[in-house]
Amino acid sequence: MASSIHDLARHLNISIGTVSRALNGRADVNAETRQRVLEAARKLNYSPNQSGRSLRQGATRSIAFMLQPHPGDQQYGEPFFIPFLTGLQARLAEHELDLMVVMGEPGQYQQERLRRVVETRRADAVVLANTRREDDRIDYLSKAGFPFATLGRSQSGGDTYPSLDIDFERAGDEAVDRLVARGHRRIAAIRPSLDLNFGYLFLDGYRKALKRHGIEVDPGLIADGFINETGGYQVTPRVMLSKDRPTAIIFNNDAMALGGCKALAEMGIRPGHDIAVIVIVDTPLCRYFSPTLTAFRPALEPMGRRLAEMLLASLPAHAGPEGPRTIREVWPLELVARESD
Amino acid sequence: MASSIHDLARHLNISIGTVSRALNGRADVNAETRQRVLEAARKLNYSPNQSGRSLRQGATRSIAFMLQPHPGDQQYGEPFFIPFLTGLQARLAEHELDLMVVMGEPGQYQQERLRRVVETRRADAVVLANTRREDDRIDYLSKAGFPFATLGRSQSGGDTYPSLDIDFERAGDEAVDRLVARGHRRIAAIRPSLDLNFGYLFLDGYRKALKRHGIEVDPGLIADGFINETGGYQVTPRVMLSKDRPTAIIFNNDAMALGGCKALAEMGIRPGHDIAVIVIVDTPLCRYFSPTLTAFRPALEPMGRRLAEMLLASLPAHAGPEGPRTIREVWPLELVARESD
DNA sequence: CGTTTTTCCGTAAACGTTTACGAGAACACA
DNA sequence: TGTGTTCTCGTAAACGTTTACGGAAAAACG
Repeated sequence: MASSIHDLARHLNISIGTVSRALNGRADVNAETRQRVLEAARKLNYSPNQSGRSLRQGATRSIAFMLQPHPGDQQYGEPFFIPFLTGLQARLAEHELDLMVVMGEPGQYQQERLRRVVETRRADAVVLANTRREDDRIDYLSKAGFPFATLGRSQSGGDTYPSLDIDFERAGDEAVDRLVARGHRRIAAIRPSLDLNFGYLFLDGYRKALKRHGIEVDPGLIADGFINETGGYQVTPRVMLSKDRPTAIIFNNDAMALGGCKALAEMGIRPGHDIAVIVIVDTPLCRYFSPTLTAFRPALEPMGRRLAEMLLASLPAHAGPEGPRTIREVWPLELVARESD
Repeated sequence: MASSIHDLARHLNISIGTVSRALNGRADVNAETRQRVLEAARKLNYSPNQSGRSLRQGATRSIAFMLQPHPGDQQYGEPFFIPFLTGLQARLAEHELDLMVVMGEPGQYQQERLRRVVETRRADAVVLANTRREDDRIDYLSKAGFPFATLGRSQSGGDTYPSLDIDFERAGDEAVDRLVARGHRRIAAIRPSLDLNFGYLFLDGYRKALKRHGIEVDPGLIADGFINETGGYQVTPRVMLSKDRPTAIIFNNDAMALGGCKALAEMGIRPGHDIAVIVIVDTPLCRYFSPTLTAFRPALEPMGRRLAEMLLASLPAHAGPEGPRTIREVWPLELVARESD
């Protein structure tokens, strides 16, 4: 069914070498010949077989994205990633690169999946998300010399790979700023308990801002929980029952915020009235919850596009004339003020 | 860096043919030899290069999923698809098949992307979503003889491909049933204006149920809109301003329901009090909206797994002993009763 | 012991490309 | 006309596998 370059060559009474050169825009082919080849290719509906190309060129022209649902993330996964993926894929597609999505089992670590992709050369590069503070995946890829980029920073692997992250530190800082400006002094912080790096960054910003305002950090107002609704539900009462009750809470995750608000409701505490709530990393849920939740929003789709660019710039095969570069960027979040604070 | 089967053979003083047969579990290889090969493979960290395999075997061992954002679907795409994808990918991974995600530009039709995948043989089969009532993609794939399966039915292509769909007809029917049982007689239906097949199925069920209850179908209570929040916002007033105002609305899409509720709010009409609202196809938003929205929920993750099975069963290379089968299934939705009706 | 069968392995072709190399023809130049 | 250059194309190797085929050695059989 599928026509090969041999069919095309036979049909034109030409060698396959010439056909290939004509199609690939090489200079050493007569203009008229090229024309004939292109026309015949269109007529016979020829497209080069990707497996053949990959084998010969040692490049698959596809990029793997590793997405791993968090443990306990039952019903609906990460609405977070779809717009990011959209942007990533759009930019990759411009370079005729395809996107392979590799998901892990929720909770199980992704190493094996990753190894398989790398060792069987299924992709030319990898994009990692949900970076941990110390991340074996990064160590492994660095050691293997396999190209990759990450959404999110990590302490692993040094500065040898492109990374794009949200400025969680600044978000934590600004959230405190805003709350202090509105008269709050007892501000709680709730973040995921996993080793996810953004939890640390957020807390750094939170602490820094408190310090700047001369407010002492109260460990009783900082709590870690499972990174889902249940986690937020379980851990929120803990900070609320501390000796000197907080008047504001910053949640470092939307799902945890929703669970937290449920806990608050059961305690008869109304966000937006009795307590201020700010969420870091907005999702559609924040907009539709009642009360609507003030949140910091990242530009996910542009970030996807940007990370694709950064990854490509680091690949010798796609880098510009100045050669491969390793770019690292941290993007700000935009505050979306709503009712909850 | 990457070791090839040649390295392995040289290291063992064996021919590459034997190595390959040993690794692939062929019978005609000595038990001890096989053992040696397997050990060496582990030691040299050998995995077969996928491009080489693909070329030789004429199969890429990857499946393409075509995901197309709806036009105007700006910020957050389809939270709908993540759990489905999770299930799909999980089952495929069990067969060592990888998942390639191909997204179209929002609004632009996917034909070219699809052609590219098919003609360059990047994938062994395709999974389609967002099936239209008449769907060129299905026509194209059928004609090309390329294996595929669909999430959602279509009128195109006959019964020649596996498909898995939600029973929108029954959901429309049950929604009416429930509302009638609660005393409603004037029930509006709002659905997307695109040629998406589920819109038709839903309306069939809606009409059937009305008929059964002896209620005449009022065209003024049926409206089509853009399949997003804005669409719901724009079109809802239209049914509300019909001569005899409805006491209930069934939305055939969650985003449209949210926009519709916004329009209702602006008219001073409170869902759950002044009007009953039911949504077909639950998403997390329905659960967090205020009031929480009664909705029909599909089992997305199991559906993803099931469609993978159905697709595999239709592929000669993966079918069981009884040969390839074309399975088609329609799955029920589960009603999640909340506050809005 | 001779013959047949089985076991095991090496050889080589094939999958569909791309590309280094070289050669013939055409052309330019003196 | 002789020599060097440019243009254009064909040849063949290479990428890393799998697998059909055949043959040598070993085993089984009479």
